Amino acid sequence: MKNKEIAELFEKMGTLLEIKGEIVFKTRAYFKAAENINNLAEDIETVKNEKRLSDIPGIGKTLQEKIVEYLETGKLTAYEKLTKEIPESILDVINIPSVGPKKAKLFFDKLKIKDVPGLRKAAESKEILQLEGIKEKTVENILKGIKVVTEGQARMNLGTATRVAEELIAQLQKRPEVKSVSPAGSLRRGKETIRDIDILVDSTDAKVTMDFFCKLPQVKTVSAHGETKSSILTEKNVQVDLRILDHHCFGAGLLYFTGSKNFNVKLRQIAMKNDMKVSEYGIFSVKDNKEKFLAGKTEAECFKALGMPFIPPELREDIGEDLLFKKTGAVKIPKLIELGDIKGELHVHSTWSDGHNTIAEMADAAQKRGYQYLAISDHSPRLKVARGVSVEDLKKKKAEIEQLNKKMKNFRILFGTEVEIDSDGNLDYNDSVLSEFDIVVAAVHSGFEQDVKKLTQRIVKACQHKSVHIIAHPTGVHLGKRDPYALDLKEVCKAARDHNVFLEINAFPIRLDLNSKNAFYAKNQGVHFVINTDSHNVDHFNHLRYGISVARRAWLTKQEVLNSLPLKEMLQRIKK
DNA sequence: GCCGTTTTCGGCCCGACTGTTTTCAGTCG
Repeated sequence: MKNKEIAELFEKMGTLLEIKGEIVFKTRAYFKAAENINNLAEDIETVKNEKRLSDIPGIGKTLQEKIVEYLETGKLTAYEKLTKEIPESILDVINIPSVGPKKAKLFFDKLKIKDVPGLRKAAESKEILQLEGIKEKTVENILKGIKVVTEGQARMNLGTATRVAEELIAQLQKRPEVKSVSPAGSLRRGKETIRDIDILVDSTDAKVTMDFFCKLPQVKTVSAHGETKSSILTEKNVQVDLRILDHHCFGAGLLYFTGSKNFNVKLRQIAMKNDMKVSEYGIFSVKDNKEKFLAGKTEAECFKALGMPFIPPELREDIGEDLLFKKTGAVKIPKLIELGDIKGELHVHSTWSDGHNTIAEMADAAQKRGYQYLAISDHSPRLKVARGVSVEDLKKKKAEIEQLNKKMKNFRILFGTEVEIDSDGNLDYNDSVLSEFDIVVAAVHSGFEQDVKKLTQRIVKACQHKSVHIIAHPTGVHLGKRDPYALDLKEVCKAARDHNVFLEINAFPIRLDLNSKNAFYAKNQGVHFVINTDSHNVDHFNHLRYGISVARRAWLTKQEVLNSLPLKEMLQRIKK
């Protein structure tokens, strides 16, 4: 799949054109195109072959030709030409905080600085001070920025970001002058990975709150400290932006700061067409150059003033964007699945394999969450590192479950397995063993390097098996560690749908697999889902919220999620 | 470079903070 490559090329081209001094609208077109290609769940090669490239928003005639050229020749002449003028390594320079296209160009034109080491040298030797508009403070900021970049500020997963944010929010909430606090940005939208954390505060004394925030023990450096907006780096190099707003426009601020950026742009465009204006200070009507405040206190009021239904934060993305901004007819927002809709889980582990708690302990935790059922789906023998359960031990495990179930009231432990799909798509237990389980979850944990055809075939074959109910973490991604393996999602969806197999949204924060983009695609292919925490101890059940976020971002309702069904209906629903 | 129930040409979101400036450009989100 070349989607990522092409998106990256366009992104780079946009930046290079920016440095060249092209008009912003042209560079923006490249960035927009890159984003839309990134958000494509389909293989762009397929889209090209089916002559549907022009259906991708932001792809016009010129960019279409470039995509075709790259797919057919593996080269992009325009890009090569551009990098002859401006070296590619300048893209690293522009990545440094406080250095943008203008400064990068200045350094390159006047001092022939073409990469980060070059800039560091010129900054340390104060050589850049001779340039117009560069003084001590700028040099200092550049050196600081280089440090941040080289130390790495990778994206966090949703779980880590939530933890960092909630810690800070708890401290802010203790302040007497603070009326309310909310996370915003990609964290509030429940995105799978987060670069920096946005927090919004309604305070009666902005200055006091701001000073308090900038002096919190977690703060390592303060990169901006204004009256309404501050930016800090925590000890672990997480950037946190704090914004303080007045009570009367807290909702407008929340709307603005939650984004996404593109969603805000769309909102403002809609507002403009209706003689209105949107900013973080409210929704205004604009008539004869006079502005009138319409709404701002809550998000709901803001949407209402714009004549729109309330759009949940998770949907304020490029995913399903065309549904939100349909050209004709009113937008209908579905009732998205919620945490409380989940009635049980079908993929957790116990001490029988690599879990840390016994079946009884896991079942107890599940009941405390209000679940009606829990399938203990331990690994199969082939996965030796996880101490997969032997056929012999399965009998003992089953007996233990039956014994425990006798004591249960309004709760049932299900006999499950997370069975290995081997490199040929065969399962790790034979058919007769598999037929004994209440729940069979099939998963790939090896042979990630196989080509797309082979890997797809393995999973399709597993779907076709008469005992398989669920495909666990379908793409195998480990966020920040391992890329998803090559998979033809279209084929997998077809097999899942045709054989009544449910694709998992694995809620474990380093997985979140399927991700929202893929789940949205699968949903539109008629696939149904199951949301599991893949818990290896009782605390992991708390990860469910992240799986729910992913599901909501994929526009899922509870009707499309298997484990929102009560026990009896759930068991009925999985029948092949 | 894209896009169009006002347009095939002329538009393309809005504001804060910083550092360099005597009123603003650059960067960022």
